[in-house]
Amino acid sequence: MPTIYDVAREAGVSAATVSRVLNGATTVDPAMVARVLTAVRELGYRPNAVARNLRRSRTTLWAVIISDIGNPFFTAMVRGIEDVAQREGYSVVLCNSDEDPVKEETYVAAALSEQMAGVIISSSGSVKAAKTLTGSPVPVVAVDRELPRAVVDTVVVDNEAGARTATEHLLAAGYRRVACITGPEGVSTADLRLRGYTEAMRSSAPAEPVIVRTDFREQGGYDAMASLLSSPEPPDAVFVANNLMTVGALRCLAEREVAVPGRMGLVGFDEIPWADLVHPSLTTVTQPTYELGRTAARLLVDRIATPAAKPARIVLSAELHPRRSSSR
Amino acid sequence: MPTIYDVAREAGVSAATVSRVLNGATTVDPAMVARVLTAVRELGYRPNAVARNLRRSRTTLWAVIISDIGNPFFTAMVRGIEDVAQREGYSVVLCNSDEDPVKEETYVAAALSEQMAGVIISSSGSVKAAKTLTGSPVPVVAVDRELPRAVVDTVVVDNEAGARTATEHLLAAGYRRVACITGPEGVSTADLRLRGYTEAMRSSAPAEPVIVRTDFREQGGYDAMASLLSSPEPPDAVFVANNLMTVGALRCLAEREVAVPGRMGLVGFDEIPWADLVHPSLTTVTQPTYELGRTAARLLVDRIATPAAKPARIVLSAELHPRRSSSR
DNA sequence: CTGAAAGCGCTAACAA
DNA sequence: TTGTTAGCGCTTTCAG
Repeated sequence: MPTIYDVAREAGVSAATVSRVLNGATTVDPAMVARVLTAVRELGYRPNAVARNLRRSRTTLWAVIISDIGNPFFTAMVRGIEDVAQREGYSVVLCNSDEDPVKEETYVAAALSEQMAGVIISSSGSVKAAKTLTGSPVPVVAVDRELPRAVVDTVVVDNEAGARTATEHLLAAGYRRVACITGPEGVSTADLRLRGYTEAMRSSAPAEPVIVRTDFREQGGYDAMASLLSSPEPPDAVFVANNLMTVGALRCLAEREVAVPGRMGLVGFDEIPWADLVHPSLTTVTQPTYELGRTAARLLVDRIATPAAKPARIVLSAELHPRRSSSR
Repeated sequence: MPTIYDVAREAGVSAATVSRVLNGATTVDPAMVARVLTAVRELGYRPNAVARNLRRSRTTLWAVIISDIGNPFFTAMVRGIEDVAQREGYSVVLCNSDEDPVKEETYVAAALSEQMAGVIISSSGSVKAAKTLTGSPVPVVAVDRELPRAVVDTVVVDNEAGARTATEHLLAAGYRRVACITGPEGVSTADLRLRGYTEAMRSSAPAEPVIVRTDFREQGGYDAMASLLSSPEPPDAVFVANNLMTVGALRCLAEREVAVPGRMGLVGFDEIPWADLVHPSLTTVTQPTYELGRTAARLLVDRIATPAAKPARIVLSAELHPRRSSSR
C-alpha cells in the first residue's frame, strides 16, 4: 500500500502538501493540486485512516450497542441512527450484546479502546458498563432503555403511559383477568411497562395483577404464556411487554388452539412486522422507532459538539393500534 | 486519558515492559507484572487501540457489508458471522448499503481506509466496489450473493435449485399460470432464482413465464403483485424471490381480498419470521441463514491465515417448507 | 529479563 | 503558498 510519502515523491511535493490537498485546504496552488491528484490516481493511494485517527486523536466511528440484532425494533432504530450518522460523516459500528451484560461490558471496553467518537446504547442492564461509560470522556446517549444509575442524554418513549393505555384498553374491552408478561428486572423498559400495567390494574381492575417475568425473546414469551395457561385460574387476556415475546405468546396460543381474541385477548408493546397479516391481527403499542434512533443520533452530535452541556432527556410517545387480537 | 508512559512511570518500569505485560508475554518477572497491573488499575489505564493498530499495521475489525439491515434474513446471517468473529477475537462493523451501489462503494472505501482485517460482503451489484476490493490486499468473502466478476471465497445457497423446486411445487399443486417476482438485474440471487423459475416453466409448464423485476423490498413486492393482478390474464400463482417482497405481495392480495391459496398460490424464497402465523401460513424456500454467516466467517478466518490459498466456493442447499399458501 | 530507541502514516505548528 | 519537523501511543527489534 502506498503511503502519503510515495504520493509526495511522485508528485514532486511534500507530504504536507498532499495532506492539504486531500483534506480540502484552499491554500494550495491549483497546479500542485492537479499534480497531487494525478499521483494519487496513478498510485491508487488510499489514506490510512488509522494513522489519521491517531494523529488527530479522534475517530469518526460511533459504537451503537443494542441488545438484540434479531429484533426488528432495534434494527429499525439503528436505521434512524445510521441516517444521521452518515449525513454527519460518521460510520456506525453495530454491537450486539444479546441481552448479556458481560458482552455489553466487552463492547463498551472496545469502544473506549478504539477511541470511538461516541456511544449510543440501549442497556441490557449492566451497571458496570454504565459506570465505565460515565467514568470516561466519551460522549454517550442512552436510547430506548435508561442507562442504569447514570445521568446521560436519554431518549425513550413513555413506557408507563403506553403500558397503562394497553391494559386499560383490554379492561375496557371486557377482559377481567388481565395478566402481564414482561422482561428482566433492571431493564428499564421491562420495569416501566410493568408499572404502567400495575397502575391500570390497581385503579380499575376487577382482579389481582398476575405477572410473569422472562427474557425479551420469542421463546420467553412462549414459555410465559404456557405457564399462564397451565395455572389454576388462567387469565382471559395478556399484556405483553415487547414484540418478540408477543409473537411467542401468540404461537403458544395457536398451538394450543386457544381462540384469540375469544378466549384470550392480547396486546403487545412495540410494533411487530406484518402485525396486520398474522392471524388474528395483533393489537400493539407502537413506538416511533426510527425517530427514536434519529433523535438519539442528534443528541450525540450535539454532545460531541458541546461536551459540557446539560444532559437532555427526551420522551416520545407511544400509541395504541387496536386490531383484532384485543377486540372481544 | 493516561498513556502507557504514565503507567510505566507509576510502576517504575519502562513502557516496553508495560506493553509486554498487557500483551501476555511470558518473559516478565512476576513482581513487575504485579506492579504494572496495580498501576493500570490505579490509573484506569485503557490501551489505545488506534495506536496499536497503527504500529501493528493491522486491526481486529471486520467490515460486514449487507444490503438491507431491515431484512431479518441478513440479521440472522450477521449473527452467524458475529459468533465466529467474537470467538476469533474480531469485532464486526456492520455496514448497511441499502441496496445502493454508491453507498456500497463508500463503505468499501472506508473499510480499506480503516485497514479492516477483512470484509464480508453481500453485494448489491456494484462492479466498482467489487473491483476495488479485489484490487486491494484485504481478505474478502462473498456471502449470499456473488461478488460480480470476481473470484473470491464465496458461500451461497443453491438458488437455482431452490427456485426450480418452488416453481415445480406450484405446478404440481395444479397451478398453471405461474408468474415470478424477482429482484434487480445484476444481483446474483435475483438472476439465479429467476433462472430456476424459468427452467421449471420451460420444462413442464402449461403457460409462458411471466416475470416482474422490482427491488427486493416489501413495497416492491406489493407493487409487482398489483401490476400482475391488473394484467389482462393474471397469474394463478406467483413465486416470489425473497422474503420481504413475499410479504408485500401477500399484503396486496389481502387488501384486494384475493383468496390465497384458492385464487392465487404463493411461494416465497427465504424464511419469513413467523411465516407460520400469518394468514394463510406461507410456503417458503428456507435457507440455512445462520450457517451461511458462520461459514463465511470461517472462510474469512482461513483467508486471513493463508492469503494465497485458492479461493473456496461453498454451496449450501435450500429447502422447501410447504405450508398453506401453496396448497390448492 | 528489561530498557532504549525507532517508527507505523499521518497532520499541524512553525518557518521560510 | 510550501516544506520541515515533531509527535499522536503503541510495539518491537536490538543491546545490555
